[in-house]
Formats: sequence, C-alpha cells, structure tokens
Amino acid sequence: MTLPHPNADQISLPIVLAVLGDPTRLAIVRYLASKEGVPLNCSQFLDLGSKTNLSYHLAKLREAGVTRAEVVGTSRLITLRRDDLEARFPGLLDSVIAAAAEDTALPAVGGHDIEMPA
Amino acid sequence: MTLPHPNADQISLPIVLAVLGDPTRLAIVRYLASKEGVPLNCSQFLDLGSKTNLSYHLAKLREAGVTRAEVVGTSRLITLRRDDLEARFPGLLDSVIAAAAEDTALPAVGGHDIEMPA
DNA sequence: TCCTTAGTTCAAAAGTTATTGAACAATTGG
DNA sequence: CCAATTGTTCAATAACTTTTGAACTAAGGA
Repeated sequence: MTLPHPNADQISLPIVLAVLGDPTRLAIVRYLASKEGVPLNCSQFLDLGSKTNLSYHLAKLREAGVTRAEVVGTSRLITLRRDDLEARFPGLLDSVIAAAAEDTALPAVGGHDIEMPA
Repeated sequence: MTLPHPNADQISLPIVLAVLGDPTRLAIVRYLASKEGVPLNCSQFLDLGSKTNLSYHLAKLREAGVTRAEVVGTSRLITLRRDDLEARFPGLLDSVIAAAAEDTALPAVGGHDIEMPA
C-alpha cells in the first residue's frame, strides 16, 4: 500500500508554486517545516479544514512532490520532501517558508500537540 | 493615467505564489528578469499568447505586486518590482527565477528583439 | 467479531481562472 | 483630421479548483 509520488526529477516548478499559492496548503507546509523530522498525520491539520478537505489538499501537495506520505497502519505519516525540493530548486522552499513567516497577513502556525499517553 | 499597484507592504505571499504558478506568467517574469533594467511593453510577449490574454496575465502580475507598469504614450512599460519583492520576501524571486532556469520542462526564454529604426 | 480510528473516494455544487473575439479608448504620426 | 498602433474592457464560455456530505475501506483494539 503505497501512494503515488512523483520522482524528484518530475517535480514541476509551476505546479509547486501553484500548490503553495493556496493559504491552506501553505499553512500545512509551514507547520511541517516547523516540526521537521517529526512525521505528522492528517489529524494534526484538522484546524485548517475538514477531514475531506485536508485529504484533498494533502493529495495536491503529495502529487506536486512537496510532501511524502507513508502509509503506517491507518495513518499516513506526512513529511516535507525537503531534500528533493532542494536538489531540484535550490533555496526555493527555504525562501518560501521564510517569506511566510514574514507575511503578517498569514495565520500563525499552530497545530495540535501530539497526544502522549499518560 | 496611472494603473493601480499594491504598496510593497500589501504584497501577499500566497497571491504572489499563485500568480507565479502559471506557466505564461512565469515565462513573462523570466523574460523580464533576463532583460532587467530594460522596460518592456506588452507586444514583447506576444509569442506567449494573444493580446487580450497577455493583458489579462500582465494585470494579474501587476495586481499581485510582481510587476510595475508605467504608462508612456500608448505603451505600458513593464518592469519587475525586484526591490519591493526582495524587501518583502528576501531571496524568493531569485530562487524562483533560478528554479525556472533549471526546470527543463519550461520553454526557454525567448522574446522579440527590440526593433531599432534603421 | 464488533467498534473505533484514520483517511479516501465519489458526486454535486459553488466558486474561480483562463481564453476568446468584438468593441472601445488613447496616443502618435502623416 | 485620419489612420495606425497599443493596449483595455466586456461578455461569453470553457476549464479548472475548492468545498461539502455521505458512503466507503482498512487497520487496530476490546
């Protein structure tokens, strides 16, 4: 059970830009970047939209090559494809993330804390 | 006769990304960047679309704050707002332009040579 | 097995963007 | 003034995107 992802060399600049040009998806990417190394599942983004809507936006990010989704049990562990993006378009992701941090019109990155069993 | 432009501080990241996420507009920006300092008019982009269509795309770029259009006679002299973009989103424009140069799926930047009267 | 959790898929509706041609306006040159 | 050049606006259409809810699948725990 693996989901379709483009290869690094298939990642297209206009598609990446268009995909990042949506506030919901930009917020997802910012949140992923702020938790780099920690794979997140879909429910961590539920404050950004409904479950169905997030499924849609996360699929767009994945199909564009911005994120990777690994199937683990019933969860999809989502990570930024930082290395592939950096190889393909050096500096782009970092400047987008830095720019998002500067854009005061954008909502602050929040997200749910991971529930630790007591 | 001046056309409406956003102030530098009104330039929005998602809007800029969405606007650059269109192949025609990305090609316009690449061409402007390759001719930095030389103001271009609309007809220099006619190989990218019809006159009406370019008017539409150039308006999108201008309204997003990516380009500036100065009315001179019957022409609009179009320039990249490099300084404003750099101030607002450091490194972003350069990484997009560099990435576009790397993306082999994108058409090479062409454009018409300026006709010099003989 | 049954229930819950996690997420997808589908179809419909709503909204947005891109493209076109015809008509228009403004400036410039003859 | 007349014609050509430059570009805009408008209305129509086509195409795409986003959002929604209901129905679904698949895995895991009681």
